[in-house]
Amino acid sequence: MARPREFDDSAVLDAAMELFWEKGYEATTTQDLCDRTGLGRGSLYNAYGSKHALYEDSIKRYAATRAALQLDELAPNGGSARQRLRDLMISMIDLDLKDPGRRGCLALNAATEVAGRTGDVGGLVARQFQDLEGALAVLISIGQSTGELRADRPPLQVARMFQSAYYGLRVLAKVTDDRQALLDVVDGTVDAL
Amino acid sequence: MARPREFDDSAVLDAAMELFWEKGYEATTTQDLCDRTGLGRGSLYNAYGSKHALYEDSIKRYAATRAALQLDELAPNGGSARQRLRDLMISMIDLDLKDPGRRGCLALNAATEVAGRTGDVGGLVARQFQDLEGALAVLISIGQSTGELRADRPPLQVARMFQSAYYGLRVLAKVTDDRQALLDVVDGTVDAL
DNA sequence: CCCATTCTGTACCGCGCAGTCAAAAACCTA
DNA sequence: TAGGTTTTTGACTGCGCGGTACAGAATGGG
Repeated sequence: MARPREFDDSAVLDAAMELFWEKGYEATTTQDLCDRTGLGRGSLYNAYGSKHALYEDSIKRYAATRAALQLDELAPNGGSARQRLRDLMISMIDLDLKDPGRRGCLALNAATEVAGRTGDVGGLVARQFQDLEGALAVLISIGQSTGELRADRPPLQVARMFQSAYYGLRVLAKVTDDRQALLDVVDGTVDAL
Repeated sequence: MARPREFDDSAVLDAAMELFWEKGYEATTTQDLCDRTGLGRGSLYNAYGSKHALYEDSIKRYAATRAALQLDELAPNGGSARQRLRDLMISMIDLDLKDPGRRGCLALNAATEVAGRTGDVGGLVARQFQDLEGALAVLISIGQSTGELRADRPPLQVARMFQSAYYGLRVLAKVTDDRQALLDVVDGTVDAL
């Protein structure tokens, strides 16, 4: 019962997310956000409250889109677990090396930049990490039960070691162009499953 | 043949390094730097040129002190390679979880915050990463030759997968207090050596 | 058809930012 | 002790920051 919004919330969040993804929280200015979203300052603040709130919304958006897509790709589908895990890493190498801005993973970036300093961000990121851990554990558990993977260790432990190698991979991809080095990580890790 | 400096260069760099370590580059202000180092603005700029130059110097200082110490601990000494690698991870878990500021690893933080944007930082960090990779490869190579470690893969590949898991561990430690989850990473990784 | 309500655009705010500068102080050489 | 050189001090600058205020535009219910 009043004037309706002229913008699409999802599109604005996507734009903000991309920006924070590229530049990080501190280096992104509110003017940048206005430019990229196309909103005026008034609209932006009316709708989202503050730069930090918009940052948190962007992280949630990231989880709901990009991260969710990744989890889907890990969902068991009867195929080879080992191959799925390998594909996950390989596709990330391709993505990271192709990206000139070397944005990496927004959740990982948020973890290192903001961790702890501002209450909620740490929690949001931790939840994303746990979601990945869970999806990995399910996939690995199945792989173990079919005899495809070594079954002498708890699936959760294996999931955690894989997840760690995966995040490390994305850190390394931030500063190197050496594809072979990154592929070694994949081979070494997948071999250990 | 002029007025000598009143401050100790190493101490100033240590102070600046600690600050960048705690807050990251963008969130650290020049006033913060003056406060922590005890230098006036003029002295700081006279000696180091700019905030960014001081940041690079801080990263070099980190490499020359903290990182170098870590490399020493990995230097072969006849003991168990597996144990050394495990100890490295465990001691980092203890360090990270004990640190209320959750600073993590300065080089890793720099990699995710600044990567690429500013020419030299990426290079400095990449060099540190390579130094660790090298030290790990040497240790693993020896472990393989003594029969302590699996010898069916190139040492460099194993080193790279370990390094990746190690950096991933430090990312995870930024946002979780779950020691068991981190220990699982250690166990899973060391088991794969 | 009006009015309460919400959204939009923009001018504006105070602050703190990175960086500069000139003058005074401290030192070394001779 | 005088001169040349560097460091120190701290006031200063211009700018861009995150956030606010408010006037007008757009809407829908009564």
